Amino acid sequence: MLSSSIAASVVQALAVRELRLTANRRAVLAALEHGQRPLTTEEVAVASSVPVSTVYRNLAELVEAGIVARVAGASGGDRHELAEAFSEHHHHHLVCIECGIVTDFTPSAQLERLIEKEVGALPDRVGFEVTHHVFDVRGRCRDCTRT
Amino acid sequence: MLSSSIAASVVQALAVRELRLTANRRAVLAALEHGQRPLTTEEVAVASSVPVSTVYRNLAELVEAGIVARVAGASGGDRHELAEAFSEHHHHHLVCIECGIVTDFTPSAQLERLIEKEVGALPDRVGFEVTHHVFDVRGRCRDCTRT
DNA sequence: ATCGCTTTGAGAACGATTCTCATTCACAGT
DNA sequence: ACTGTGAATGAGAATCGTTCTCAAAGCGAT
Ligand SMILES: [Mn+2]
Ligand SMILES: [Mn+2]
Ligand SMILES: [Zn+2]
Ligand SMILES: [Zn+2]
Repeated sequence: MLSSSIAASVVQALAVRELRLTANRRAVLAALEHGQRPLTTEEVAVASSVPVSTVYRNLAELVEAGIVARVAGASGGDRHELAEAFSEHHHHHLVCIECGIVTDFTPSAQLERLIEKEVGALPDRVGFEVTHHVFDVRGRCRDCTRT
Repeated sequence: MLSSSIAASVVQALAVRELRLTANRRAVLAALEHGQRPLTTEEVAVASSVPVSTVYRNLAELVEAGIVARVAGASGGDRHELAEAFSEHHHHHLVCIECGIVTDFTPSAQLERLIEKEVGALPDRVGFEVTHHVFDVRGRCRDCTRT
């Protein structure tokens, strides 16, 4: 079940693109809201009971609308989570290069500030129009370490 | 043509895995050395005139041997560049979400230091064994901005 | 030259993602 | 409630990047 607090703002964001909040999209978003990690398309399909082709289409639209964020996993397909405006605060990821699992991680405020500052200078410096930054840490998760 | 300075250390790194520096591998590495951006597998195949299946196999082996680094692009296949030990210093990437092009970018030493410090604390903090970090900036490149 | 191992390359196989299109649905009038 | 219009759906085909297969060729040591 998609929490109603989110639903309100989601409807708005969808409306801009003339998209509707259908039962399928509700189910997809609910899956992302309740999954505690970024999910693969397949995982979303299973968790939401929405046909795969529709999940692909919907996730693409939701990403386009800024409601869902694509997270680059280690392999085996992209993962997805609710965009920051619709869920948690800003955060980054620990990506396990062994099992592919992605978990959240929040760096210090100091690091974020410095990143913001540095990234903010890019447009003037090299003419690159920044939409966001990705700061992922890659390695082996606790589980994959003890083997 | 692969510069001889690199060739020396490459041979060593290959030897560890009992791999040889063949003409094909030379061509693949030369393509990466002279391309000024991370290249897709297809681009490497074209630039090196090595058959696609061999390029895939070789790139995988070279990545495994730590000679080549895989760079996550925006879409349309992974990209590759010479690993830092065999080319430039440590750096990061500007990824264009429109055309997929990836260009290098070096943040301030201060930012790198802070990242190192923060990343270095992760093993003790959450049991995550770090191999490396990814700090990519995403957005639109200069070319894709003026449209 | 010969042996034992690595490498090669064309194509088949595969898995993830996108496309197609006939059908169904949602919402805004009326 | 009824209707019209465009959005959404879903099953399967098509596509695309990548991996696999295997017979032929290459390399280095003896
Ligand atoms: Mn996350
Ligand atoms: Mn680079
Ligand atoms: Zn793991
Ligand atoms: Zn671009």
